[in-house]
Amino acid sequence: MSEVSGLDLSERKKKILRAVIEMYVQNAEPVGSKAVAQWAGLDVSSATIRNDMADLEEQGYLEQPHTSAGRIPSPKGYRLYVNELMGDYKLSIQETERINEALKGKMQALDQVIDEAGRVVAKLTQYPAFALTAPPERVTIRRFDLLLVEERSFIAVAMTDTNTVRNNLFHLDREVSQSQLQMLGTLLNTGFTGLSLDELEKELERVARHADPDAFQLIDLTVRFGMEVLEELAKKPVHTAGIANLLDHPEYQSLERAQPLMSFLSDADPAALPAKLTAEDGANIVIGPENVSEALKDSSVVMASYDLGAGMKGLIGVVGPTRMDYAKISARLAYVAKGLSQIMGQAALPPEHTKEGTT
Amino acid sequence: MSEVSGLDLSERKKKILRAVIEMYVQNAEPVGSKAVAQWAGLDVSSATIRNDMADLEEQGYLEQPHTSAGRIPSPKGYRLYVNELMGDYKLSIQETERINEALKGKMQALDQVIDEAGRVVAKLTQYPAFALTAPPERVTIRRFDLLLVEERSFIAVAMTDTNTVRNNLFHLDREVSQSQLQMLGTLLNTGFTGLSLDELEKELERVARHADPDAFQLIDLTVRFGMEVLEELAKKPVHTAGIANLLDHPEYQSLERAQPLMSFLSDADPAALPAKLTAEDGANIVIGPENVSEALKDSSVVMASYDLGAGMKGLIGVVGPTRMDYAKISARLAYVAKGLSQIMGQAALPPEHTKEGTT
DNA sequence: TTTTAGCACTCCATTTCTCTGAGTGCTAAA
DNA sequence: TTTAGCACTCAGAGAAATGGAGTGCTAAAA
Repeated sequence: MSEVSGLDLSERKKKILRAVIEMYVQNAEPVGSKAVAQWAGLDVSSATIRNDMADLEEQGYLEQPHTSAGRIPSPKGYRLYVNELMGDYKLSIQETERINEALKGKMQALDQVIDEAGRVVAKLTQYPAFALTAPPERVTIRRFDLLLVEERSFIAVAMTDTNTVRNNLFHLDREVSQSQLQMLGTLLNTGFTGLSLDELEKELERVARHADPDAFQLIDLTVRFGMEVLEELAKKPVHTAGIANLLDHPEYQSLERAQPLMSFLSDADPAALPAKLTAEDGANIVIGPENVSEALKDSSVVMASYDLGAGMKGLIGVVGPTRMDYAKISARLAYVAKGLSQIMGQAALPPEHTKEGTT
Repeated sequence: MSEVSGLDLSERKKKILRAVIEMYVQNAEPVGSKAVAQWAGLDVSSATIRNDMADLEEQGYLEQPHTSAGRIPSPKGYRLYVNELMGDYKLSIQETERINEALKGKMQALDQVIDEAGRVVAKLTQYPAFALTAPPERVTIRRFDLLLVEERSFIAVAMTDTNTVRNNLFHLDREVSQSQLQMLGTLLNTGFTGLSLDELEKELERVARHADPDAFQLIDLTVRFGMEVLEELAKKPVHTAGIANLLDHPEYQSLERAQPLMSFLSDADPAALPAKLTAEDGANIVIGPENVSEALKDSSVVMASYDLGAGMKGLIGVVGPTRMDYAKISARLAYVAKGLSQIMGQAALPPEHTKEGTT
């Protein structure tokens, strides 16, 4: 259904379709021929419009809720609109400023950035938002550090080749010395860096056989921590924000409609939602039945991807009724995505003393 | 309204009140005298019950939605029930196992634990859950570490006296050496540890005046990072989960009721919600109008606090209609809280090689 | 004095009915 | 090909009718 070309439509019909969509987006009420006739740029009578609208319905671009009502756009209609008819929405200065303001000073830990991005978008669009990251195929630990805290405890720091840094405090049942830790650090950095999860496991087994048990305990703890870090990066939880926003829109006034979608968004985990995660840059629109997931069949998803640097990609998007102001929403999303790319990319590639948020 | 004593009530009236509450909790429908009469342990006719119920209403324990309907409990009635009438709810083995299962292996970064705890509780109770931490009054940085990554970048690690460890990767526009970092580390650990936020700011200013500019740049970066960590710990964001659960309950079928509460929970920030954060252990129940916040005036909050060790406390709770199975919910909450205390306390106090999750 | 049966009464919830008006499709003229 | 005119359709709002659960009161029974 994505290959909708409006070649079989006269200019006037396209104008009518666009008018219907834009009016319907505004008012959420079926649009009648008379209303369209008064739309700017159309100097024909309502009767003419009626004929054209009947044609548009026959061709599947419009639908009629019931016999004596106006028309509403079908998913196919929206698709044509999005592909060909929709004008570029220009963000106002206020809007860009508001977005910049919201993003500023928010680059803390990566997770929090993702989360925060979702929140910003939810507030900005008044729709529920989601955000997730797409990790690169193969992440490895680039480097380990061990810091002595007290005789019986130390901090392990692991840094991945995506520049994520994690740490963990360990308590031991016996004492260790600074020099011991230093030695182990060297060992870890020569033997356990640049390896994938399974490789780490294997290497750990190999070392277990011919290593001093005391030393191995520390190695084991640290390497397993490193493995956890890799695991955590590998899975990509979906963050959601502003679920309650859904209720602000008339299509979700009835609970039967709102509830399944809300539950779906709450149980966000399944990355099963936006099939095309590695979508190209710019905004991407999935309309109603185009969605794979059953729960989204009569809602739309607008999303934009951004670059986290170091081979990681991220995706933010919103979910709403098929009746959405696609132009405005996608413009805003794209702007936020661009902002995030800049912020995060800047931090990942070593420029001037910038901070990179990875706690 | 919290000082409700049932001294002025006969045993039978208490039984009736209890019956009304428990039936109402089950069915969400006003309870009539006939239904109460059939309740176990009451061998009187419905007429007698009617008289007693009229008395109970006069005394404010029951309410009548309209003249010819049954009775529902008033907040005062619930209060008496919770204080005196409610039996202990025994968790079944399945329930405890389910909770243990859910908590197991979930102790990662502190934030994530909080978040996860909320999710677990939301799933467990079918109500929206919230979770937050109460930091101790004064947290300071106990120690700094600086790790050289490449010539132009280094990692700063800060550890607080609550055993939280954070780190940050910095990129510089010039080179630094291992020995330089080492020197700075010593300087930081002597001059900038054990200080509160303002003290750090002041000390920073003081040092700025008579320090080498190049060195000061590094000090500034690191100390400001430390300050961010303290700030982050000081504010206590409220995590929420399962907001959509609200819609499963009949009292929130009408959007006018559901929406304000959902928005309130979404904008979770105001710790303004549960006034008594430092609540004693065990579960704590706030019924309807007892709530300070306007949005909660006709909902109830059940919460339990847990111990994070190292002077930090946490709070988890659920929000639901005043018609809640307080016995069951509070038992479950208390159990989860106890579990969390164990897990977290264990990690914070230095026992045998346990891991403490703070990334 | 307390409990019970009986009965008239109240009032909400639900269903049924009617009415209205926006919007359509069709036909015939321009 | 476009337009005016007209009969027709149908959802939605309101009014009226119906049913029934539950009450309060009174008078008898325990």
